[in-house]
Amino acid sequence: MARKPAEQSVNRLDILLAAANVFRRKGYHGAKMSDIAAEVDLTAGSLYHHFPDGKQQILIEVLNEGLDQITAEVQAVVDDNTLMPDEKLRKVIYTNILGLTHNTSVAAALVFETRTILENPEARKAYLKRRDSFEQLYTHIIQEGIDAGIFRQVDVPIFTKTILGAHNWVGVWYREGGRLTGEQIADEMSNTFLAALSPVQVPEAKH
Amino acid sequence: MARKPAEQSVNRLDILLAAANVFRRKGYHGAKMSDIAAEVDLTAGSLYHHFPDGKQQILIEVLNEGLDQITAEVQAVVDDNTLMPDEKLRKVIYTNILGLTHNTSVAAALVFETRTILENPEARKAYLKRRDSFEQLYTHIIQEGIDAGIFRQVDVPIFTKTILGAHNWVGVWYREGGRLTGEQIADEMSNTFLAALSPVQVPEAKH
DNA sequence: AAAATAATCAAATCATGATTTAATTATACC
DNA sequence: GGTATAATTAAATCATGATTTGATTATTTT
Repeated sequence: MARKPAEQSVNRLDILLAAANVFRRKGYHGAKMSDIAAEVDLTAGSLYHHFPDGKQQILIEVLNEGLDQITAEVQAVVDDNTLMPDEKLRKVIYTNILGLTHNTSVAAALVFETRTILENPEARKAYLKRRDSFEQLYTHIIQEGIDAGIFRQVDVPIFTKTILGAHNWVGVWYREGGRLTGEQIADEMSNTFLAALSPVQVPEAKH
Repeated sequence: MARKPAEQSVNRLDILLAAANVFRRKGYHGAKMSDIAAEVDLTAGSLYHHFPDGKQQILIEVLNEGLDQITAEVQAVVDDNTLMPDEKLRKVIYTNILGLTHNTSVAAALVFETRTILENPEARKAYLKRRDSFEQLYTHIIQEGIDAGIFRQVDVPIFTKTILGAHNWVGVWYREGGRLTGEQIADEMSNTFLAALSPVQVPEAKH
């Protein structure tokens, strides 16, 4: 019969967080199991009690947790039908960036370590599917706005990747206690992208 | 007395390019010296003839070469005084993105492997200085445009990082033979950022 | 064609770090 | 209190991969 886990012992989530921190500092390959273990006052071997499948499994779960979390938050905004596309996009950007700045370790893992997980064929497929869904949240809003005539005609996939690239990068350079808060950064960036979608005439390139 | 290097033997640049390719596929830590060597038909040991300081030195040179190259190209545009700030920014974005799409391996290294080099105290300082200079090229143009009144007031550092984040990300997702050419992507993205800088009124956020 | 140096290789080293194993200790359940 | 299971550890394994070493082969220079 199942029994309740001990109260004071480390749990999986603690370890995932610890791992994300170490990954951020040293990268996945540079992170020793003993580094992760030390972060939660364990020895390397003990980690295998919680994650029998070892190091890679830990990374996979860090990324899945992180992506699911941010997806859920963004999804909630998307589902709010009281918002117009422009308000929705602003709020989504805001939510996404705050999510990143509030958990920079996981954010960095999502940027830097995704490639590692992709080398694992099983994990790869599932992960890419998740990531596509996330990207879809953005493309939908943008397309909606274009269809409604409140955004100018842009190439939706490229515009989406432009936003996401800018976001991802925030997770890399943002430091707590810097010149601007996460909120201010989110404001500034949502202004930028909404201005970029403003349906006024844009002088065309001639090269 | 110095003698000319043998004609047919591999040279340092070949190796750097090969290394960048392997780094792109497997990441720095995942790349074996033997992988890099195989790419140029050598054995692992032979690489030490060309790079006595070993693997990390190879990475450092890949990044330095890559950054210097792209910096030089962008600098050339910045130095062209016949261009107005908006034209200049458009051209800089264009140049930068084409640089990335034309050498995706190095581009990916610049995004993913910079962290590795930063752990090396000596390389760190020099590299950060270079990277700052590069960023300055963008901030200067943007500030110029604002001062000239043809760009709206944005937070220049954030806007710069927004552009650079979007650019970096191109190096990650771009694939030769995809739906759009590098030129089309560059066009689309420069339209985006110029629109974002257009000095029309932007509806303010209220949260 | 010698002599000198460059380029390369195959086979050691050497270090590191993930994972396994065999206990040991702690906690929950009855 | 006693037993089953969870949590943890210390000490092996085991594998991998960077680097070194001591030849061997190529190329250049004179």
